[in-house]
Amino acid sequence: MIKPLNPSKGRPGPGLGSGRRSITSNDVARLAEVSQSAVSRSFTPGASVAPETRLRVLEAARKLGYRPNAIASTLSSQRSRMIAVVLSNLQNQFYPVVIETLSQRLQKDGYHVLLFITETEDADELLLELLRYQVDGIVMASTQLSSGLAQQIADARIPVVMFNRTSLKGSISTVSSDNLGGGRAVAHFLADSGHQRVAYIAGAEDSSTNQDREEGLRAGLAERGLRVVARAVGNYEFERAALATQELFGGMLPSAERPDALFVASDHMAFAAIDTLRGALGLRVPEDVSVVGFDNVPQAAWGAYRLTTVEQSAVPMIEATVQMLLQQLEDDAVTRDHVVVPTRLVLRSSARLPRS
Amino acid sequence: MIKPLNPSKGRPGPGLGSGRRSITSNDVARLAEVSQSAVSRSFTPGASVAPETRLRVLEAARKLGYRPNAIASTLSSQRSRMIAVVLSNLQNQFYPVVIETLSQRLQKDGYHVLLFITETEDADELLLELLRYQVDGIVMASTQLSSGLAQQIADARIPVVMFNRTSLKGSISTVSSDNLGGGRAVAHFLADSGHQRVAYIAGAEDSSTNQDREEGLRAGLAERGLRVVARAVGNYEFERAALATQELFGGMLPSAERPDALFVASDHMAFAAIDTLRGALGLRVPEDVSVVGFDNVPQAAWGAYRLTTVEQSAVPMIEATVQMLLQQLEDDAVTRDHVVVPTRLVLRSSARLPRS
DNA sequence: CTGAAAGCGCTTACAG
DNA sequence: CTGAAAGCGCTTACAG
Repeated sequence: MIKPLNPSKGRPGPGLGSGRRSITSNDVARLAEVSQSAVSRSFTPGASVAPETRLRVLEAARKLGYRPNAIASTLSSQRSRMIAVVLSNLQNQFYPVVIETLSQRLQKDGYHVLLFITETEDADELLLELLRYQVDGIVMASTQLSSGLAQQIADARIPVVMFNRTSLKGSISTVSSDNLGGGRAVAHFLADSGHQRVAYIAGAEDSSTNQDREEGLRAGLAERGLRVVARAVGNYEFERAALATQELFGGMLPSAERPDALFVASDHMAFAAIDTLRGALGLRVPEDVSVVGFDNVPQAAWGAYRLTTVEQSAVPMIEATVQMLLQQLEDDAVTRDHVVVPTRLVLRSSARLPRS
Repeated sequence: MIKPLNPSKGRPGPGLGSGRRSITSNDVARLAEVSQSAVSRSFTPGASVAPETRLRVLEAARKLGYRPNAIASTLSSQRSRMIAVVLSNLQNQFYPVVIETLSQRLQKDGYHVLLFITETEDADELLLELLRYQVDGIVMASTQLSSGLAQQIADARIPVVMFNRTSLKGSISTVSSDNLGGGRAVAHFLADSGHQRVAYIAGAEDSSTNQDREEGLRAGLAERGLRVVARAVGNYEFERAALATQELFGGMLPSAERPDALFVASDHMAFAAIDTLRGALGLRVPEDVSVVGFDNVPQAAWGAYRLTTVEQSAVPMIEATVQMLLQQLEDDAVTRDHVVVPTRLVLRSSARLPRS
């Protein structure tokens, strides 16, 4: 079936407008009796216009309800003032906080967020789609990027920051928290508060966050003469973490063999672990098992969990991300930098404390 | 300090390119030995091109790594394939689910989400900014819109859907769940399971969701010869809800005067209420007080809460939203419709059950 | 400081 | 089915 091209949308006669046609800088120019260039300049901070000209233009614009068309502006200036944010895993409460903070922060500088959610590992196709929109920069949060595409984007001189991932370190800028230090702090804390048998529930095996947190844990335990006695994979998912907990604590172990502490690679999974320990397994937290998480999401403070966890501070991480992005945009250059934001242990009541 | 206009960015010589310059349809046309129009048509589904021409073009495009510039396309076609989504209140877990589902659903139809987060009540300024980006449609979730601006947007023929809000009913399309029916179902359930003294924690007083949920509750209770015995405002915020709970249950009431059931206008606030009841107030849930929420967010199923709540189904709500939007985009017409998605009570263990 | 004009990279009637 | 050309609404050297 061939649809005829919509005949009602023929060019509107000059000045009249057909309803859909919107107000352009030409309309404003006509009313203000200046050139179209003058109108454009009046809306460009720092452009060379006489103050009174600008006033006249702004007044005319106000009368007509004119706002510069950002698409046309992007096409001619090659700057969209849009930043693409790619992420997955919104179930983890850390990310809503990130989106919220990041988008408000960017709005403050006049940038807008074009958001892409992907559940698939491979964000390449999505990224290519993004690039069609002339985004000025890209933030990859909890998402992987193939090194081939990373190179392609760098060649196109588009700044990219990997947020909370460091996999392509070296070729792309990264911002992460001190996952290694955080894991180690947990190890020291658990050892110092008398725990002997520490188990670990891993996030996604191939994620740098998981690798660093686990490495930190192992290193820290080794420094105290301990090691990880059991391990299962939760893949950063709630359900998988519940299963992992069953795996580690099921099978009716005599309490002497049962882990007395559990470090979980994210708070989100730690909630599942606590629910499972208390529910199906009938264990007390922290009397029978201490549980420590990572992230310090808002729910970690909730009364039902009171989770001891490693704080990963969204605000400084985002500030670093935005700084790196804006810097590169300003210099019109793509640089590489790696920022590691410190973490700190937040003590609540899901883990036993040292006797001190 | 006057920055000289960047001299390194002069027009690149034809064919050569300065590194930043990207591949255009002209480059592809040259390689494929066709006109630029033919290239454009080859990328337009349903356009009139000979199959072999299209093949030749696509092959050339592949060789060059060409992708049509979406900004240029928007400017000439007046369609951006971007939908603006405006929301606040990401702390409430209902919204991450909504963003995730909505953006994946729209991506499936080739649309992209331009996301705006606002914590301020007045989204007007933000909306005007959005309109500069030529978005094809707007979804307002948990956000208000002045009726003046609503009219202005309608005049510009941009489809808008209010998601989970019905305030401007009549002038704008809305999608909401059956808040009234949900509130009433809660009332009947509480009455039928022997509760006598029902208290209510309200969300934002001026929100239609809160008004409808409360009205449903009151109507349903009245039908059973009961009424709301106490009420406090939580404003859909966690902390305020904790305070509201203190307000309702603090002051050491004799148990005969204390409410024996609490309906909370959102799950997010219900978690705060349960924490407060169990913690600071030392009451048991549901033995001393039954608690019922609204939304059925993922956490409502968590072991620590096992919250009885009204399910508000994100998927059908989003499907309805997208249908309405796409319909209007296709017809190039702005219409008004009001969809109400049914709710259902999900029984868990935060509220006592009828003895049946 | 100002205006005329070219250009950004597409889409789309129009005339073969 | 195809190409030449106008147009979308801006920005920005260029020449006063």
